[in-house]
Amino acid sequence: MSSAPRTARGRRTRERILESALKEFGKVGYHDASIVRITEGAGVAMGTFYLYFEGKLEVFNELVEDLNRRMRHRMTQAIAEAPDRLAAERAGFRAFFEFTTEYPQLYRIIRQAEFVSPDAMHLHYGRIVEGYRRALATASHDGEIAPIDPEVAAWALMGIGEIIGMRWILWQEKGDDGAPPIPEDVFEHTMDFITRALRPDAPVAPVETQE
Amino acid sequence: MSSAPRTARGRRTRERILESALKEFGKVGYHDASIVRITEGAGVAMGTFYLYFEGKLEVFNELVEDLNRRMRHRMTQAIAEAPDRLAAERAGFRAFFEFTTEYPQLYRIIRQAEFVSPDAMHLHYGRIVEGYRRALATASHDGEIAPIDPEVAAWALMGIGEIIGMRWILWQEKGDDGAPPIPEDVFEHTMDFITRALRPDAPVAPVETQE
DNA sequence: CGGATACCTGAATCACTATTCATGTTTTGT
DNA sequence: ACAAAACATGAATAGTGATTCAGGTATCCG
Repeated sequence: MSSAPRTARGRRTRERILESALKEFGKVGYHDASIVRITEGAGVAMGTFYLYFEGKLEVFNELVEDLNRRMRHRMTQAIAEAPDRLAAERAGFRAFFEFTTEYPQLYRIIRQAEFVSPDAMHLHYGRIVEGYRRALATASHDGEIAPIDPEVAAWALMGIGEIIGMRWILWQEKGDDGAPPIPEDVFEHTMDFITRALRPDAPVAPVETQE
Repeated sequence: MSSAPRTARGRRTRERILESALKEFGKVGYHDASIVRITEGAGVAMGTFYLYFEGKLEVFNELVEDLNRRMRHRMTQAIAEAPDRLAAERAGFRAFFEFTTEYPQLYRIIRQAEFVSPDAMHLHYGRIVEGYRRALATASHDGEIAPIDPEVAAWALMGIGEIIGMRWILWQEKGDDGAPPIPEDVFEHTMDFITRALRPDAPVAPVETQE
């Protein structure tokens, strides 16, 4: 029976296990991840794992939820100051790519979730889309972006971010210097694509443009 | 030691195993797929599997390559008659969604490939992008679409198709009637998004409205 | 028929690892 | 100091499932 830690020591231990599990899952995937290796990485014995977690799946789910929360927080922060929706998209994508560079594990873990934990997967995408759709709907209504369907657009934009991140961040890890961020020109091309999709239609005003 | 079948009987048996493996992988994923169940589904004994395949991974790779080829073939066929790039995109996406409806396994299998067989994954995306990029580059050069970066655009479009397919085809399977295709309005919204991203810039006519 | 070739069988082997639990160790409160 | 409470240990258990192999069966040919 697993239970929550009752003291600071316990909390630290639980935290170390979680950290180690993140690394392990990110490195070898859910199925090949072994509890022994996770606990070794955390510097504890196997049994300790079961003091704080029901099993492998529970850690997995907790990691998804945790990373998802952190990611959305990052993006919300990054967007906060943006003057308009297109600026928000730029800031948001930048933050997303940065987060992916920092935690490539989230991406890897989510891809696995298809079979490991469909619930975790739905939760992940669902939470992101929820806010995204609302923001796009508002911007669309206000004329800041084109009159597109916000739900479809939210998914499309998410798909773009995911695959560009996969190609230029995850497939890159050349083990060279510290973190390999996305190439600047790729970022600009991506934003160009997105801007074209979102920007309002050019006003068909024969003479005057409206504000 | 596995080897190729030498007679028609052998070829049929190998084919049945492959078919059964596709179903099994698509249903429970690579790791939980069991050779016994695959062979049972094919109506042969376990040993027969190893007559034609080195092991689990080899079937997996062969399935990826096979489905990838079929998918590209379908799309190529669908696009053939298109008068311009935007029409080609429409036909291509329709074909892609149809294929995904018919073989949801491809999607599921590719998502797993991250850890199971990175090579298979790279091959899959690489082959698709290769042709796509070339087509976009030509269209862009000819002014049929906007002057975008064809490589980034190819990946972005692929990402859109993948995630929209996931959301509205794979997450739908309500087990209702035959095949649940993508809702027509979602398809139109998707094409709208793509069209906005790709269409050439409107000429900056100072006085006249453009057609 | 005889025997060569291709195909097929499935119990036995082998390697792996998640989870349990009986037993220590450390910390905390008084 | 001393007993709870909390935390930690890791050998043993138990279940899994991929792969092998010693022996069949089907088919064809001269």
